[in-house]
Amino acid sequence: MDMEARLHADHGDELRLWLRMLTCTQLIEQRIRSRLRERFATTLPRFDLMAQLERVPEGMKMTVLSKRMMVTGGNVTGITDQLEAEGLVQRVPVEGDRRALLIRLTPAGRKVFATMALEHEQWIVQALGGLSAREVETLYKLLGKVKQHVKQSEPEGA
Amino acid sequence: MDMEARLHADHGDELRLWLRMLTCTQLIEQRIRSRLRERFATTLPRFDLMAQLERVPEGMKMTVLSKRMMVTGGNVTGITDQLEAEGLVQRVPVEGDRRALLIRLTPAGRKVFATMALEHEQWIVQALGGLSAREVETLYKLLGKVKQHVKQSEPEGA
DNA sequence: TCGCGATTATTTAGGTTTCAATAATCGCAG
DNA sequence: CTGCGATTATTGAAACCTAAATAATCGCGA
Repeated sequence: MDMEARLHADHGDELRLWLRMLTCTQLIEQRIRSRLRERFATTLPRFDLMAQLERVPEGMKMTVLSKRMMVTGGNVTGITDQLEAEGLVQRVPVEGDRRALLIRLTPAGRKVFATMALEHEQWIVQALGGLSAREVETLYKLLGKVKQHVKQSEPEGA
Repeated sequence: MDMEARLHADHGDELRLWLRMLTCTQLIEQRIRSRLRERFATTLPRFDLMAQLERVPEGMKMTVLSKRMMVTGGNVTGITDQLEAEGLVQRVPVEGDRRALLIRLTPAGRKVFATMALEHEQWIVQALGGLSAREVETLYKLLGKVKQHVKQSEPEGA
C-alpha cells in the first residue's frame, strides 16, 4: 500500500463521520422546516432570528445577530424586513450611534414565539428520542470538543 | 414547579444538543464552502453531486441522485445543467426507458473530482482533529442511533 | 390493444442565501 | 477640527432551493 492510499484509508473514519453528521442534521432540519411551514406558516430562519432575540429582551444589533445566526448581514436585513412588516420585531435606534439599530421582539412577537417554541421543543425531543439521557450527554460533550477545535483553528484569515 | 416548567426543564438537554449539532455542522460546512470557492472556484452542491457519482462509475438516475443528496429533483436538474456545460458530467439515455437519464462523470470530471476530493478529505480530518480515533467511533455510533430513529419515525405521511 | 395511474425529468415562480459594492456614520491620529 | 480607516446596515447580482405544474413515457389491467 503506497503512502497516498494509506493516507486515504487512515482518514476514512473522519469522512464517514462527517457525512453522517450532515445526514442527521439535514434529516432533522428538513423535518422542522416542513413542520414550521405546516403548523405556523413560517420558516426556519425566521424562527431562528426570533429565538435569538427571545434571549435578550433589550434587543440586539444586526451584526451580533448575524454572527450568532451564522449567516450574512444582508440575510438578516431581509428576514428582519419581513418580521418587521408583520409586526413581530421592531428596529430601535441606538442611543449614540446613528449607524446601528437594535432589533427586538415586539410583545406580539414574543407571544407568537412562545407558542412556536413550545412545540418546536417537542419536535426536537422526539427527534432525539432514540438516545438515553446519558447518550445525549456524551454526544453533547463530544460535539463540544469538535466545536472548540474547529473554532480555535483558523478563527479568521488563514 | 408546575408541569409546563418541568416539561421544559426536562427537555433542555435535547434542545442544547440540537443547537450544538447545528453549530458544528454549519461551522464545518461554511469552512468547506469557502475553501471550495477559493481553491477550486466551485460550490458545495456541485461537489456533492460529483461525489455521489464518483462512487458509481456507470452513473445514476436523477431520482436516485436527488434522494441521496436530499434535495429536490429540480435542483439536481439545475446543478447537472451547469456541470454538463462544463463537461464534467454527461447525461446518458437509459436503455429501455426513454424517460430516464443516467448522469455520470466524464473522464475530465473524474479527474477534477479526484483532485478536489483529496484536499477535501484533509479539511475534514483537520476539522475533526480534536477527537481521538475512539471518540470518532463513539460519535459515529451515537449519530447512527439518531439517524435510525429519525428515519424510522415518520418515514412519510404524518 | 387501450387507457390510466405512476414514474421521470424539466420548467416556472418565488423565496433564500451569499458575496461584493454602497452609503452613512464613527472614532481616532495628527 | 480634519481626514481617513473601520464599523454598520442596506442593496444588487447571482446562485441555490423548493414546491407545484408540465410533458413524456412506462407498465399493467381490463
